[in-house]
Amino acid sequence: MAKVDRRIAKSQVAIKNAVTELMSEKSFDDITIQDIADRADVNRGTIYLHYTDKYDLLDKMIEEHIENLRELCQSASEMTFQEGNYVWYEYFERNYLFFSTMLASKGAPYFRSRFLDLVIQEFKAEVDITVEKNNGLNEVVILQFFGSAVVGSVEWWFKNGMPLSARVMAEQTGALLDRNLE
Amino acid sequence: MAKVDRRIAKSQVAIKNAVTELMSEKSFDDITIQDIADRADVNRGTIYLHYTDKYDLLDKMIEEHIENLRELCQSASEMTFQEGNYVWYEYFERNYLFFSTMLASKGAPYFRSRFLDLVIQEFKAEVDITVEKNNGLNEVVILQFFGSAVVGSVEWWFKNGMPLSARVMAEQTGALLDRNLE
DNA sequence: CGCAATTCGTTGATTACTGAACAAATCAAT
DNA sequence: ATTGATTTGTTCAGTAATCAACGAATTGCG
Repeated sequence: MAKVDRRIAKSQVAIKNAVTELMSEKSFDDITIQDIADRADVNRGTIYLHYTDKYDLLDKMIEEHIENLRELCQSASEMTFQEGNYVWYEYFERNYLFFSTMLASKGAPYFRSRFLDLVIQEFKAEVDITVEKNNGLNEVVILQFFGSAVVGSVEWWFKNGMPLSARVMAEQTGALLDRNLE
Repeated sequence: MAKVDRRIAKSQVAIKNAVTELMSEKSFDDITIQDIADRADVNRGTIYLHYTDKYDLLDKMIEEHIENLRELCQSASEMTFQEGNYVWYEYFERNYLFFSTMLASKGAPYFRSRFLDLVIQEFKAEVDITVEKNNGLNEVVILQFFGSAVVGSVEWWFKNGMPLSARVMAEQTGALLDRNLE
């Protein structure tokens, strides 16, 4: 990865953080480019240097997080579900504001489906569905079933103010997955 | 005040915060320009764009805080010592890391004297020392006496991890000043 | 509806910052 | 003292961000 100019990195971080903050305060539709520029302490034109409009900006934010989660799966491919889940939940905690506004608010339903797609995709790659316990069951059904379970659990966690620690969430949902898929 | 380019403002804030952070971790003498640049996430040359060397940088940081405190005195000139002190202590809290490293560590003894100078100067401007209670006492002695008292109290507060709230500190030291000077 | 006020997306000229390089100065440690 | 390594302060060409301005498109309100 050719290292990016630190001015670019800083501007983009500021802009993305601004969007996340603003989305936790009001609907995405009500956020103007000027709002984002003000919050990020960046000239309005700077935003257009990197993104075509606010939808493109939100898309890139989503894709970036999805990609990060995918890479976490790579490095966690040798772990149990309990261990691997913990890596995910740690990432959720680090990016608390983003995920909670994306999942717990009505703002961006697109993200949820994008997130579910990723989970199912990774399950398909990591798990040999056809074996053992699950003979006789349709693979597509299994994937959809447990994918929805994972996403729903994360959703519940954020919507309820993260009442359990990341560690506990990872252990419990991990145990359920290990029991059924491994 | 002609508004400064936001790039300048951001760079300088990052640089100053970096110095404050680093001073809380190691002696000022051990801090290199490169350290500051790394911590501030700024090119080394950018620092030289604004400051001649790290001593100039520290000086400007000190002067800026002294100047801010002086301006707070302006706006607090109609208040009692209790009220006015609270404005100061709020400022101390907001700039916790700077003041605690400047006062509670051995790093910058210069700041203490600069701080004391300011307090005495403001006392001289705000208080009619010669009146009432203090007839027969030398003005210079009174100023030095209560100036040292104020600075020493703040020093104690930071060195002991701010065991009392800003509100309480302001009320108590304010009461002592009101009783003696007003 | 019609009008005013925002917001948008883009432009051009200017400025600040970047990264890389350099010689000189300072430091460490034998 | 003589090395070798680090840090310093400066230079330069290139790039990103700035601010101000613009007409066009949207929005909101009377």
